[in-house]
Amino acid sequence: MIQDILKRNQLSVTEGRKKILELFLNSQGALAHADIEKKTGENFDRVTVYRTLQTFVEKGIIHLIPTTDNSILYALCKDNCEAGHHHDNHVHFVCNNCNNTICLEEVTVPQVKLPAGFEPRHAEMVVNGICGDCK
Amino acid sequence: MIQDILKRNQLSVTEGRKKILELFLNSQGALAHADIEKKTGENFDRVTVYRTLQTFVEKGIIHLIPTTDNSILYALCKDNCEAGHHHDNHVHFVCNNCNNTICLEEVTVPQVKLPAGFEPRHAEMVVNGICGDCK
DNA sequence: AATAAATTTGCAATATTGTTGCAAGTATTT
DNA sequence: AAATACTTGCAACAATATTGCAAATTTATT
Repeated sequence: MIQDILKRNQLSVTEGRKKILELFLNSQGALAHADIEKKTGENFDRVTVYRTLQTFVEKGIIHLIPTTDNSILYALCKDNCEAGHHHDNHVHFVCNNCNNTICLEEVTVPQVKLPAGFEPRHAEMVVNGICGDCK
Repeated sequence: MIQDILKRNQLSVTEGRKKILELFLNSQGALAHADIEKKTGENFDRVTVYRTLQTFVEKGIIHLIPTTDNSILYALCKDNCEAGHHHDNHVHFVCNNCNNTICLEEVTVPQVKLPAGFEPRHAEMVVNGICGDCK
């Protein structure tokens, strides 16, 4: 399963990539670089984590989630993402209590009408509040 | 004018704060920490910039804009923001050409229907594409 | 207007985060 | 099983962010 995802994306199957991909598959929400470093423990070099995440983003295995706190969040893309062409147009939810970030795959980012002259390409939406588990 | 804003927010009026606030008033869009450091030249210490921005955010003079590139953008809040309670619910536009970020004060972030259990508090929306000046 | 009190600044030190080149190691191909 | 291609870790470095504290500036008080 994990191997398949890597192979499908023309990536060689290495311990590091398997481990990090597994982390994403086993976690509900999004992960930051720091999370991944913590959870992989002493197993990998920091540099490897950076490079692996970068590779995964390029291949469309994971996508970026914008934040206001000087970090980048990464979350797994669903099956219909292809390299270079993400279909991650869903809303992200950040819980103010547990601090988890969750992809709301079912909720599509709505279109907005922009003032004259602006030509939109892509839109991101992040909602925060309290998630179901924390109520 | 600049002094008024500071006083209204119970901040002492210092050179640094005046200068940085002026920068925001004179710029259309959003500014990153690095922009501010560049534009204030040699006048202030990096630490002062950090602390000033933090203070402005706390007082509601400026607000944060989420990004996916590990930086934080700051933009001026319009008059109806109060400390601790922002009314900055407008869409932000990032131009892929000139890289400017603009507050679309007229465009309100639309409400979305969340899955059961999720309780929204605040929503951010960032649209990117090409701005009027770049077309 | 001068002084006292409160706040802010800059410096220095430190911590954290991100990047690059290159040799050694591992995975894939033949 | 060997050759090739790719990935990793190390080391060095660069950039970014944080903290304590003394000096300087601003505000409040008399």
